[in-house]
Amino acid sequence: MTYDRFDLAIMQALQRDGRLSNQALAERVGLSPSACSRRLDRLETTGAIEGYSARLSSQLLGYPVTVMVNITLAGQSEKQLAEFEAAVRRCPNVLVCFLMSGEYDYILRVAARDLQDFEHIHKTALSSLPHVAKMNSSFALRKITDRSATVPPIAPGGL
Amino acid sequence: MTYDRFDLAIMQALQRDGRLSNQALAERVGLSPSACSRRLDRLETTGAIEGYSARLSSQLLGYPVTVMVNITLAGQSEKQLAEFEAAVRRCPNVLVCFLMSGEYDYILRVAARDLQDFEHIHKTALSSLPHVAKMNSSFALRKITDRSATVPPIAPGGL
DNA sequence: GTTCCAACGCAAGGATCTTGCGCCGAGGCC
DNA sequence: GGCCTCGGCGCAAGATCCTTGCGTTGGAAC
Repeated sequence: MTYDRFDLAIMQALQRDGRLSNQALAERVGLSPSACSRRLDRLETTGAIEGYSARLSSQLLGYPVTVMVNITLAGQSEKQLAEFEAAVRRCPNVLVCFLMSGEYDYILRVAARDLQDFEHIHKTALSSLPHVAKMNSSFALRKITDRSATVPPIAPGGL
Repeated sequence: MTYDRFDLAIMQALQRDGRLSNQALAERVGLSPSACSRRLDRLETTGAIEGYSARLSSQLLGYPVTVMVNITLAGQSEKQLAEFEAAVRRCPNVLVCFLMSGEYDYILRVAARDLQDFEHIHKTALSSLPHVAKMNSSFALRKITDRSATVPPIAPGGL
């Protein structure tokens, strides 16, 4: 599947404002509403657009503390990984989790109400995740940027 | 500002599907469309909902490689931090960046087309960011979960 | 008991979405 | 070169959806 400059413009616009009306979107990318609607359909069907999310304020929702937690398991059998990952998915405080190469097996981004809440999560949820052998936490002091993907550069006359 | 169970339900629903029509949203949370629309207005105005984003497939857009990069600067004066952060914000391959406590000053999440592309970013964009003294990269092997926030638990009869 | 106010639902006017249709232009094939 | 095919465009209309005004209601404060 290949994306021309209209597709890329649509995705870029919707990444910035996912609730743009089809009409406003069409105007912005330079298409008629019908053509724009059909392209959007196609982008969603093919999976280029996986979905849409509201960006919620962790601050205002009462989770101002962001912690990055590195975790190493006792063993790396696929069974142990799968059990750990299933448990992680069930924990609402874990916003992000990747299996990693390098010194630690996983990196997690955890949202907490305050330090005491994090201590509680640390003890209750994280340490008791299956097979955890080593943990290392760092606190986020300031958010610089936080996007979910990058759109390839749009060549002006492009394809 | 305080959020009752309707507000929380609205935010939860829109985090899952940010393009839900107001009507579908109203139905799901158990309100009339007008009441729902007014609450949504309020959530956006007060900042609880900061905006909406399409979730784009980094895979399909040609950036299948995710790398976590830890960076320490030569010094931590506010001026050095500000210059570094301004440069980071201008780099489209840097999806996420936090100023951190602990061993490293910053953690970055970088999207790359492939290993060669990352090497290029590493050399060209990252190493040449102002004041960088130490860098450490780990590759993501698998994404377990990737949300942007967590909604407080909704007490069934709650406020 | 009364008052007040925030928030609800209903209804309607206006905006918006989507599907059918005809058309155009690029590319493939004689 | 000429023709054919087909993907993709814009236009138009029926259906859907959003929002604002209005009357009402329920709970809290006095």
